[in-house]
Amino acid sequence: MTQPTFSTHLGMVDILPDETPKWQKLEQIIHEEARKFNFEEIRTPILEQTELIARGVGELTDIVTKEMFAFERGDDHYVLRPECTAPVVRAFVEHHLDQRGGSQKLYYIGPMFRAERPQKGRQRQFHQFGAEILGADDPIADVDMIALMMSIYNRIGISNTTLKINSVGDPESRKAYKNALKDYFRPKLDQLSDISQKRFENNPMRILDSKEEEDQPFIEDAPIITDFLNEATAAHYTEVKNHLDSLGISYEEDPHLVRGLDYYTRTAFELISPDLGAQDALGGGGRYDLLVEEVGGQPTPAVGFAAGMERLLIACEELDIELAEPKSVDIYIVTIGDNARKWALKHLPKLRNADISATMDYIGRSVKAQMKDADRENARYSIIVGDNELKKGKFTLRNMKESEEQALDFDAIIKKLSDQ
RNA sequence: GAGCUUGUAGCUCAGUUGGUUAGAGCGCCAGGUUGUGGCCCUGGAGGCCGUGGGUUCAAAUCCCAUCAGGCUCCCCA
Repeated sequence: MTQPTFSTHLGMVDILPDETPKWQKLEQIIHEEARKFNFEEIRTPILEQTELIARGVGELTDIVTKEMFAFERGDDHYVLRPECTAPVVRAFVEHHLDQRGGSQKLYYIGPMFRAERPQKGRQRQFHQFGAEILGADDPIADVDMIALMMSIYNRIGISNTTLKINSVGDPESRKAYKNALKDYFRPKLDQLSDISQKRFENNPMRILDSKEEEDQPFIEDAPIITDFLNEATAAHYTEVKNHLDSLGISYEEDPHLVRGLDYYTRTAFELISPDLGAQDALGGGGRYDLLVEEVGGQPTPAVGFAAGMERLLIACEELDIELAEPKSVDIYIVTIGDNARKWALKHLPKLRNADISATMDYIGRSVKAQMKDADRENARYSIIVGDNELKKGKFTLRNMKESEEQALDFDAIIKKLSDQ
């Protein structure tokens, strides 16, 4: 078995039966919290037009330049979605969701694809949940959005996180800031890392994100964007902070926080966990007031976040948080002989209809092997059925944990289990 | 795209300076209990030692290549 005929592609991971319960639980929590906040679920296709992602996410971003799974069929250009904000916005515009009135509060859960080098907390197919509010400019929207994100982590018990916030400005502020940044870095250009020198032309704000040792002293003294915000944008940012304070959500201002995607404006935030190693971002988001228009809709202010589910589950593991209960089944019917097997098949539905989970052996194992299987399946009770029991109409109900048995007729068994 | 590192049973790992039929624990299957689990005892199945090539009388062990995993850089979830 060391050389299976087929295996997953690089960075593609099977989620096996031992893992799925915690995924189901996580999804359930996301649905429940989203409902409390009155967000509605949206499900968009895995495949989108390449042009949508290129325009939406940004032509020069790493995602678009080197991480897309893209292919063509005839004249159509397909891409496996690398994130879900652009698709949600596409759906919003395509189906005129603004006509539903008010602001739209949407959330999603699903797989995303980026062709990066895998490592801990990074796969090529990974899963995100996220939410978007379309059509609201008010800082209250930003903060309620963050509150939804935080409430999911809090409910799970991941509380040792740091929320970093910043304002990356509106186009006007950003232009002024970029010029100031360039003026600042230009004379020092040859002392910066190679990577940062490249960023200087494309996206000077990214230099602030650099982790290169040699860049750090320059970054420390660089001008910060919050000094360049125009009045309206500064006021918006201040209100976001005030609202966070009033909700008791603690945060750290990080003037160097720059999000990776081009569409972000004004509020930017990121949730960091110390339990994740190199990939320490649990989730992040911000405003993208220009994206709807970029994708062909009416100018519509919007804010959202996306969070990585694998990373959330890694954090759970580090913190010894058990999301899901161990597997179990209410009843395991142990059969002796063919008549008993037929009896079991007929009576399983009656148990299940009474909302009692039940199973039996399919492969004709010995009683001992069936008992062992019942134990392995973590059965609460076993019912032992043989010719004696069939003749008397009384079946042996064994409490697996207490190792106690009693003879009951079938209706009594159903009643006993239903009452618990 | 780059660096480091690992690759022996389903899982976690031992395998000494290259030397006969490759080991352990757990798991799996069976027996010890003729109709009964978890503990214990006994036995069994399961590996061309990631793959391909090379060095050698002899390779899991040395060399090269390749594939895959892990970690890191980059970037992000």
